[in-house]
Amino acid sequence: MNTSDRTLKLYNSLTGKKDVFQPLHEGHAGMYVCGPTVYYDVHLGNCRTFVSFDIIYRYLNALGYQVRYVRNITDVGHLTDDGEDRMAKGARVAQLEPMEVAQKYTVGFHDMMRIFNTLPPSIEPRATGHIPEQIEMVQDILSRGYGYERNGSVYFNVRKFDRENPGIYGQLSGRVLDELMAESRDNLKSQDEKNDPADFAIWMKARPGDIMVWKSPWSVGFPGWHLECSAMSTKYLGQTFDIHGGGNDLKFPHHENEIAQNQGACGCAPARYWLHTNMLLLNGKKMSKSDGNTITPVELFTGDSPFVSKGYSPMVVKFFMLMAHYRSTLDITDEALAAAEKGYRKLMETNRILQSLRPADQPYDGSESAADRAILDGIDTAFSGMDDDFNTAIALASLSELGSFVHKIANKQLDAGEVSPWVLERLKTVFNAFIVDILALQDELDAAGDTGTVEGLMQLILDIRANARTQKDWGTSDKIRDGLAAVGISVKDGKEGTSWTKG
RNA sequence: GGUAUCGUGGCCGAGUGGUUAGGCACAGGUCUGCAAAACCUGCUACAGCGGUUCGAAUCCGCUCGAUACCUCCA
Repeated sequence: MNTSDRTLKLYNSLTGKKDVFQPLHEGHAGMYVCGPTVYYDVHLGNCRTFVSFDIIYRYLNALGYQVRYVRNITDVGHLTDDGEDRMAKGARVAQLEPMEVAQKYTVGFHDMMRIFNTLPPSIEPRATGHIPEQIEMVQDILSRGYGYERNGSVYFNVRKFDRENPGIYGQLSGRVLDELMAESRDNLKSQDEKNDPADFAIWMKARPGDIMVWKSPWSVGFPGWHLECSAMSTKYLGQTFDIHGGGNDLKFPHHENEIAQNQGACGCAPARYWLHTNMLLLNGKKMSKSDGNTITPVELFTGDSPFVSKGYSPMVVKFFMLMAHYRSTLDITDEALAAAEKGYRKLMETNRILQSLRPADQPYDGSESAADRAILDGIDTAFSGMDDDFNTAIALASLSELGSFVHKIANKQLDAGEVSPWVLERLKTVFNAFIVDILALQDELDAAGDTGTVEGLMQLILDIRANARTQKDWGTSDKIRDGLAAVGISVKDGKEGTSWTKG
């Protein structure tokens, strides 16, 4: 597809409305997404965010953009409430080297992303691998007068930045600096070093016992949490780039501070479009480890949790996520997942049937039937949905409507001649493109492995049953069907022979 | 307390000034040796109260409720 064929609109948190996407460089798109902090197993909410951005990445690709997708790994600089580095804390608890902790959970994170069938980003930079770049950015900020040093730590001067660049700080999160100050908590250790409570650290001097430390012109220490994204997005995407994404909860302070840092360092705005995904809820509440209202991806897959009656496969969970728009909160409930499971399986089966359909032999007379038009409309709706801020719910709804045509053709309820061969071909192509390339829903029946053997066995069994049926030997026929049902395979007798599905 | 977002039918969840979202569930029907699936039909809503408008679920105000953020967060 050519990038100019369609108008893509995306909801920009910066402007608070849907903006038409106009890339900085024709045909190219640069996207930075805040990645995980690798101090613990990936959280389900992370999965939703990264699945959402994977769809965005894939759709930009499908539209013909050459996309550079950068998603970082945060392996330093994240302070916990008591001021200790998250990585170091994880290491102390597990008696591991910090980098061992980072490696372990990075691998776990990658495995989970693969399970959800997401594409790896183009570049996946680590914070610890970009200490010089971060130090350089601190220097840039200092030289432009927006930072100050206190006892070896360097702070960003929010008040001064706001005074000299009015309207920037707070624009993304809709905050007013004065109110922030009034409400600001005072529980950070370094608070007394700051000129102003709204200021934040861009370089922290190490305290005794800190193990993840580097030399800098100011002290032996470590970079502030917000700094890595500013430094790495600049390095790989340039000072100004197209899209910046992340979870809604990063809007403030992280993204707000990130913008301030970039502006402070180069005097220019970083991303032009800011995209934020919404939270995943469990039974109406935000997931939280402390009050027990949480479920891990693995628990969800295995069903080993009081919140679900059974396990739901990764693709069912992904389908469930895609049924909602990425900017809406999504509530995980057992009933909703069960509904998603049925919907997912039906969609997969529909695609299998569709791909095996052969166009009618009749010559095309050039006319466009009502069915042709309806199918073409449905295809257009699916794309329009994606063009409208990546509305996967609309895309899935269109696929569902298109699916009924597939079954009608397969069941001969719609005369094959009613659908022009080229329309059927287009439907096959688009349907598959949506499922495989854009929404990236794997057919778990295919992915189960060893399908060759199973196919062969099923072929044989169904042949025997077909013979029994032609002889009206219903006893044998039903015995086979019931036996297969007992191992989870359902047999369906159609006009064109018998098909089967698992599960 | 401040800020933001949201409140849609039995459930989930799109839409956002005038026309069917979709899925799941449910009820009838068609097809079928029976069944399942599929297809058809039905059920059918926009928290409450005011206002703007020829017309509002959609815009505005208030009330109630929910969720999130307010320097740990995807």
